[in-house]
Amino acid sequence: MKTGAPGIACGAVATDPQRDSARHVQVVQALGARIVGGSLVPGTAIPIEEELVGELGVGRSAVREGVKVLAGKGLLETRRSAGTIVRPRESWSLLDADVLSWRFEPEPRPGDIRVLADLRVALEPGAARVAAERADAAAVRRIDEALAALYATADDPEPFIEADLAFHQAVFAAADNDLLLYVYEMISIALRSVRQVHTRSVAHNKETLPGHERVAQAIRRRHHRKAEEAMRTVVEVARADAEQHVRLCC
Amino acid sequence: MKTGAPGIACGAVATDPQRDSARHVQVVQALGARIVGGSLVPGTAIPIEEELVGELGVGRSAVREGVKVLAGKGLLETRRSAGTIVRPRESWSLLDADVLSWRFEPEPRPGDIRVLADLRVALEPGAARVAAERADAAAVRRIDEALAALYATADDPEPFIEADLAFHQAVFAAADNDLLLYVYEMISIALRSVRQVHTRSVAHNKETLPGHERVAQAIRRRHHRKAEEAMRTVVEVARADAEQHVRLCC
DNA sequence: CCAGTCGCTTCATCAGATGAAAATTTAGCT
DNA sequence: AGCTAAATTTTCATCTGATGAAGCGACTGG
Repeated sequence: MKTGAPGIACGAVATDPQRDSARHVQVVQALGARIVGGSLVPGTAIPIEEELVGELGVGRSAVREGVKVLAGKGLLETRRSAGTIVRPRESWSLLDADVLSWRFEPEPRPGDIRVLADLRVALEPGAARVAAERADAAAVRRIDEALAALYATADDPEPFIEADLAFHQAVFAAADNDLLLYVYEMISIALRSVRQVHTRSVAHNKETLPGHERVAQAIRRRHHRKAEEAMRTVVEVARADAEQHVRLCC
Repeated sequence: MKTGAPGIACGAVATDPQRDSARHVQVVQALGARIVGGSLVPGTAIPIEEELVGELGVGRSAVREGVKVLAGKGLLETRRSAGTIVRPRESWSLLDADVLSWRFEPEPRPGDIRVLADLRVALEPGAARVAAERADAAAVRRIDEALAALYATADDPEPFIEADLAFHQAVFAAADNDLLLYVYEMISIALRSVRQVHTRSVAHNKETLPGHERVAQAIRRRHHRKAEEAMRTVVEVARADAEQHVRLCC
């Protein structure tokens, strides 16, 4: 063999030597990021296999496997002898963890922040309502624990963000609905990458505590109407904050 | 060569000679259905590559590509020299179109019908609310057209189902939020496979018309409060119907 | 009984060969 | 000259073989 393929480091993060350094994962990341980032536009063809082999420094098998993974996520479509084309945005698996990461990292567009904030407003009050209907004792306890963590971390911006995500996740978990919980897990992936929007002053964090308290209390008392209303207040405050943030810094 | 691999027909559906007959797609379908269906349980290893080659009648490349696609959907994890294991359910991309199909087809479990109904109750009122906030004139027009189609098909069970799905999709589309719309597209995949739950009497279909009418009217008038409430009524009726259906026939 | 080493299993990756289908070009005919 | 049909080229599809790497277990020596 002449192509020193194993020597090409690609400057990737290389966190886990097993999962992330796999050749086909390199291909998935490279092409996926380009497609979702917009430099490969829907309807156009990506470079042919042979070119990708040279460009990415991997073998044809790795290219094929990577392309197949992206096709499985709706991003690509291969046609024999006609090349591999980028599928229209409507075909993408928008709530796939990878697709979402490529969209919101490293820097989401202002429009995407609005999409995210609206999604929370649309989803979270209803989720809180179902949580109040379905929560069992253990689920209520986990919400209360998450609430306590929220109070405990109100002075530390970074841990507070994680505690906030954990609280909302506990609410979704209480709804006893894996699809609903999955949606929130995807939301939290996106939220983590717009954390700067959430990293407000410590005083601001403390202002959000009563709202969360009301959500937890309503679920504890199985008051679905109140749970929904309290959660709506929380996420609408978050949406207003996000809008203001976008207006100020963009 | 001796193994007449190209001759193995596998008796698949063969709808599209390009997309569905691809060897690696066979692998994805076969393994994906087994995993989501529960015959391959999380934590256990799937057969080794060589066995899958024999069992599925495809080459090793096809097996590898298929396994990579399923790994991309969070269903599998390959470890060098340790085989390929089924990942825990929490890792699955539950809102992937394929995963959802394997779960709800051919016959969803009663519990999954409840999950679906709850998801709609949690999601659709909020979506209708955001739709009322964000809908532009064109979106309102599309909702009205979908409503008209609903009235026009009230006497035909089959077209009525499609018109119903189209109406709800138009509401989600009006919210101008691609993530929200994506969730509904996945819901509609699942709903189509539980259509028997929805195929009620013609009289019952007609009873749902006023509710839909109220939703459309509230959005038209940008009355988000009313839109939410009207939609909640619609989906809670649907949930009650589904619950009753499950209780009667299961 | 424990520890270290060796070998086996199994996935990872590349390379080559053959095939098939679609797009493009070319040649021939009217 | 224009159109049609055949030939060619491009490009992905698939199988096979070879080599490598990493984990797991068995076996042996102290």
